[in-house]
Amino acid sequence: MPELPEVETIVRDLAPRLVGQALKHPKVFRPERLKGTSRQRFLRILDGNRIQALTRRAKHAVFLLESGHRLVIQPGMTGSLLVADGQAEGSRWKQVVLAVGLEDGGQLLYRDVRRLGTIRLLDQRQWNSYTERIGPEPLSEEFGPEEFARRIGSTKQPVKKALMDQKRIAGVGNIYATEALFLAGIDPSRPGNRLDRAALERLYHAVRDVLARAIAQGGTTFRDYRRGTGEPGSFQLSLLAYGRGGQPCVRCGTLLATTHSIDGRATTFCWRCQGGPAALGSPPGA
DNA sequence: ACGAGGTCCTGCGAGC
DNA sequence: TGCTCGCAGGACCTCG
Repeated sequence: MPELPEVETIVRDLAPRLVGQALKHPKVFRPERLKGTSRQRFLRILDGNRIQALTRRAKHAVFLLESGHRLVIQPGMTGSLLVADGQAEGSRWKQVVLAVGLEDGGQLLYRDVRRLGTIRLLDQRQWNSYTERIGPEPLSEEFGPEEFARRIGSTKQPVKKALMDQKRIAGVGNIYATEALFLAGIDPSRPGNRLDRAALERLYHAVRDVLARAIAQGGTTFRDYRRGTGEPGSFQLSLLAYGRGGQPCVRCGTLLATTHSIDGRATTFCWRCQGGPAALGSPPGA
């Protein structure tokens, strides 16, 4: 599921190929995925426009166009962006949401198996208000531990839910929230405002560390995610908690547990190293 | 204002 | 073998 590192990888892979190219003959196959714009307006603005830059904001891929508009693609759970040369694999065509021809003869495809992703086309003013509503980029240089503590340490929400709240911090989803909490040795169910300064500091570093390492590995591929090159990422090999329920903790050997009690999402943790979740009572056999 | 839970959506694997 | 069902979950929504 594309979170910050996966979208960053896709954008880095595709930017060299796409920047500077004009767009031709856009086709929308799933118009219900277009948000805030009609299909007609979308196609009219895209056709003949040119890609000036391709960047990432939170979990969105952002195409800055020559007209000043931004094509904003949020891949959701299973969205993927790729450039196809010649014939795209035929069996996958029913999953294509958007196809845009390129000057060099290739084709930019946005595919989305579960169709939970969204596409927006925003002018400058719309973009400003859109991006203002999202929290700061956790890997930016200006983002320090004080701001992290202010945003995560001030809520009664479970710290894992706060980490995944895009209004607080951009780009962190279930995989990296789970990993960061394991790395920092923090109970995911603990309210943010019950973490002391040392814990918030550890978590700040854990979040940045896990995101940076995941980018270096091209993201995490479980099933659908592919990088812009079409290859899988490899950070799944480095995961210590996510997806490892029932397996031994790499630190202490205790079997990792999985709960769905926090925001209804799978959370894997170590009873011993993370000491929780307190709300769930005791570990089995204790 | 907050938490809980529903909704969207499809593919896959467990279980019968 | 072939079916049903539960689950995966990001973002957004409603309800209490």
